[in-house]
Amino acid sequence: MNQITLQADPSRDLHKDQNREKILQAAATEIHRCGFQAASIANILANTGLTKGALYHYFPSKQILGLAVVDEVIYERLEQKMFTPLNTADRPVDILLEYLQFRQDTMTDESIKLGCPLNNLTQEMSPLDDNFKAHLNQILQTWQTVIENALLKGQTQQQIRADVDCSAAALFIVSAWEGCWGMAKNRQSVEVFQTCLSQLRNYVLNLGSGGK
Amino acid sequence: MNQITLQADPSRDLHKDQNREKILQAAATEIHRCGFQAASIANILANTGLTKGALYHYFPSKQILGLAVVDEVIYERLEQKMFTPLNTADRPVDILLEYLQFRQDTMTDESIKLGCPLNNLTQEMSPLDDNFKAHLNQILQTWQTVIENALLKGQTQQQIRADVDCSAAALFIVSAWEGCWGMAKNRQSVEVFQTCLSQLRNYVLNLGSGGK
DNA sequence: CAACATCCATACCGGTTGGTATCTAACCAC
DNA sequence: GTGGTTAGATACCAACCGGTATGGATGTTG
Repeated sequence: MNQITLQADPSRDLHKDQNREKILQAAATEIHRCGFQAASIANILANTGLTKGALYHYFPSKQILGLAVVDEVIYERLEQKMFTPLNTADRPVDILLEYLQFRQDTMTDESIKLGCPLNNLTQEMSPLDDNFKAHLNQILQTWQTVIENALLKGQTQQQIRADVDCSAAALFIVSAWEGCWGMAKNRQSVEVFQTCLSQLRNYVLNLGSGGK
Repeated sequence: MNQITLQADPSRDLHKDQNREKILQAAATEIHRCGFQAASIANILANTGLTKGALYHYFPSKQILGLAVVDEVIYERLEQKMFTPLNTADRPVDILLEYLQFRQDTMTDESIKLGCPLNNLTQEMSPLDDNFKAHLNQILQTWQTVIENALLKGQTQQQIRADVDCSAAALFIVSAWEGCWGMAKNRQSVEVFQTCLSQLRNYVLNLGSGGK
């Protein structure tokens, strides 16, 4: 591209793709609310004030729009809120426990009702579409690895018992986390989420003390 | 009804609703494969050889068909395979652990790919439809209660520590169980399911020994 | 046999879906 | 200025959706 132009007016590109971003965010919201298959392109556009011309200019199909939501919205959020903090922490096990506590304390009815965006899409799309499966899988595997590394570091810091299988434990933590979301979403109860998550915290704490 | 007729030819009623049952099973399969919203009535009928006339004769709407699947297919299966065995066992905690082991050992690729029928429907429909939510909720709560009672009985048998919150633990077991399904469904890997479920068994075992 | 309910096939409907073809305005480099 | 690219509005489409109305078999009952 023309580097001079970019440097001369860096805000242009931001402005240029402003509508793309609007569509992306509206799609993320609609997909979160209805699932991917039931998400209506007409609804997405109604929330942006744009029309199909704009959408199909940026995204050649609904599927590609959905994948963009996965990569650019869902992954980005997790990266900022979980992966980076855990990867850069001095005592990542503490951060993990704090994060569980934080989510337990700040969960809202609205979030519970809609459920975890990643989990929703995963459950719906993984068996149906290999592209979705691949993109969602990458996020879940990254997540698992981040937690596994946190536990491994915890082992060197005597926070986690040496006999713990950190890979399996990380897998279970991610699974159970999503399970807690799911249960709370069904019951539509913040309290259920809190109870459930505190049991998960017990599991993590047990990785560090007497238990089997 | 006419009791004499029923006694005279008890097979008649079975035959009579044979097509209803066919539709119900085909619907369960289609819903398991595609989810409820994406389940196509045309597809369901194609797998039965029947037509819309038959379906709408037995089920006044797609929603009611879906609820019938929940009540008559999904619930029945759980009742037979889990609730009754746990409720009638002498040492229910043993049965619970055996059941986890059994599912871990006998899980198939096909089942993993499609995921847990109950969990799938729950995630999809609970936020969208209060009727589905109510019916699915009842199953989940029954399940939780069955496990809670098993744990309580385990406490009297010194299999579970006295300080364990059996209600919270039961909630977590159901949640984590569904979470394991979900994770394995995404990865489409029986091995992931096994790893994950063995961690859940560790959690249950920890309710009985030294932990926290 | 006649009257009636049950069972189910057929044809059809309005609404919604994702997607496309066309066109216009704005902007860009030359 | 002028030709070409980009952004996006509008109108339209075939396919599919769940659902309904009708009518014809097939018993079931008086």
